Amino acid sequence: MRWSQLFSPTLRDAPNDAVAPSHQLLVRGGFMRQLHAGHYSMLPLGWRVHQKVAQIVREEIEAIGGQEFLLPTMHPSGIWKESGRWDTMGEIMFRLEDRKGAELALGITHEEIFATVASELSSYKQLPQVWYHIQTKFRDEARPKSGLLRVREFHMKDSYSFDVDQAGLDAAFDRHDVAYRRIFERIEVPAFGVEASSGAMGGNDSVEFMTPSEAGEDDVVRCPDCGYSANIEKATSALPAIDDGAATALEQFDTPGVRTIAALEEFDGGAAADHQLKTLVMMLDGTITLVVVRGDHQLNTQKLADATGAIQIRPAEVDETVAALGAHPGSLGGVGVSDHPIIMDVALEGRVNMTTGANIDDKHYRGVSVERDVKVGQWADLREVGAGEACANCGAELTIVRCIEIGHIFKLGTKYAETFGVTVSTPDDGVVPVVMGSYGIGIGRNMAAAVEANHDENGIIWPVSIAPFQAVVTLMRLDDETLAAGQKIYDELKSLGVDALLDDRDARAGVKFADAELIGIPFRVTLGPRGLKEGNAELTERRSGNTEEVALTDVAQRVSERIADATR
RNA sequence: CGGGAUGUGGCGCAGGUUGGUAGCGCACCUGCUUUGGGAGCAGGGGGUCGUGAGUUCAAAUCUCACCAUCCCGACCA
Repeated sequence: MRWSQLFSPTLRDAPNDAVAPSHQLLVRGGFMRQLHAGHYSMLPLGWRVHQKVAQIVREEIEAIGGQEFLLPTMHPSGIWKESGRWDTMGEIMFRLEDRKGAELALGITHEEIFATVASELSSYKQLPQVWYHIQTKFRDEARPKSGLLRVREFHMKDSYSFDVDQAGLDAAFDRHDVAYRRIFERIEVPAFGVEASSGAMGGNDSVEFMTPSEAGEDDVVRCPDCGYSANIEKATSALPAIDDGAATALEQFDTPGVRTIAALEEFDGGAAADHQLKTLVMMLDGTITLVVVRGDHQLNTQKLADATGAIQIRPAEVDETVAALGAHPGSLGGVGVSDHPIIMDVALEGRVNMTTGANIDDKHYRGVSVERDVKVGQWADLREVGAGEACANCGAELTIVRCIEIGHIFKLGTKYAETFGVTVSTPDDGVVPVVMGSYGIGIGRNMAAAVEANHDENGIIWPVSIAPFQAVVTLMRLDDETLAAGQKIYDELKSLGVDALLDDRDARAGVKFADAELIGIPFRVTLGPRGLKEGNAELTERRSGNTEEVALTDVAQRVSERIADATR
């Protein structure tokens, strides 16, 4: 490719609304342009990278036996109604009607669709199977952001495993775990697995792959000593025991003007935050529910969702709260409440002498024995872990790291198989539902994650494996001699299988160097009058900036070797 | 969905308070000079000032409504 013909509109300044480094650099480098919020047009450079990432994913999934499909991205509503997810997916799913008024959805994922195909499986002898496709997904995200990191239209490789039993699923899951780690290694995105909430996917076991980045949206709890790591939506920690003394009688007392945990700590006759019950009134799928955590703890709403199976969760409005409990926020509690469900955090088990609101404005109770005085309908882990708390495994201090979720693998079990009749005959003449797993990795998000992990003040430093071009031959002059020498090296590079670009633009040296660095080409071969006189070219590595003089006759071979070293 | 901000050539911005010919830098085109780290000079092209209404002799500028985009939060495989 000649750069003079390449459409790669580079920008000196990043658009004002780009904040994340990957967003700024991918726009500045001419890899992509925004069409509207959450939708990007891939330009030639961007599409090259995207395809290289996809190809690596493809190779690694093929390596564990995956077979490539391509399923539709527009689906009839019926199939989603069968699985129940037409309702449970809520607003994340784009829905539309065709001319006949039939309801359609744009695919957010493809469990249902693959299951319909899998219903043609009939014998255990056909298993295991791993099926995948790389297909556009649409998700009506409430807030697309950070360029390619959170979009509404994107390509995902999703694979699905089909096994005759749980042991088969476990093996398929482990093979995906290995394949994913290989993928992240090849695209040079540092990654680690964490325990995760399965959310709307269902199933019982899932691992998210994370890469640390300030541009991410997930918080991960990590233990520096034993290696424990979990999404904050799932993480637990050990709490020091608290001595409450002996249980005493329940006693109501006046607390004029006290509306917060902090105020009750200050109040004469009040209590420390860890001796208070924090009662949150939540609306779970339309049902007023009291959610209780310790006064100094924070509720994690994903944990609440996982514990209850609720889909729509929101704090109750003040008027809803007053109607339900007869008091305003600040004086609420679960004592004596029997007409609303109460869910209590497990950290409150066995606690006595606690203080909480009395459901009368300006009054609280002290001497609350949780199990004696509150009608708890469900105990659950609801508390969000904080940095510095003790690891539940080893006691070391936990840290919280901001991360980008770059992959997620799930053990689904038989839910979809049962719904869609995916069953196989067994050797002993039985029929069993197939045990499924599903495994997702976003192509564009990983492309962006690679930039987040590989850039400097001059631009992107693409890993050789996914760079839009592996090497650029930069011509300092456009005279016949330089052009001929450059063309010769370019041809040699191509014949060695190097993905090369010839910078034959009529531009100054500074512009060419700056652009090559901005778009992140790993190796640059510079041809100028100085070197040509000696019969030499310069070979510069993007990441280090180091330059070596190489004879014109050897330079293509040398580049090829360097690339081989880098991708080994 | 709540809070905040912003919409003026492809990108970055000024102008707006005080209504009166739409400007600057980069990029683009032409010419000359230059040529190893984002050149200089001269000339040139390109803008429904987010959209719609309103006020006014006159609106980028004032008023109202709407739309869009970004950030924080909520939400979210």
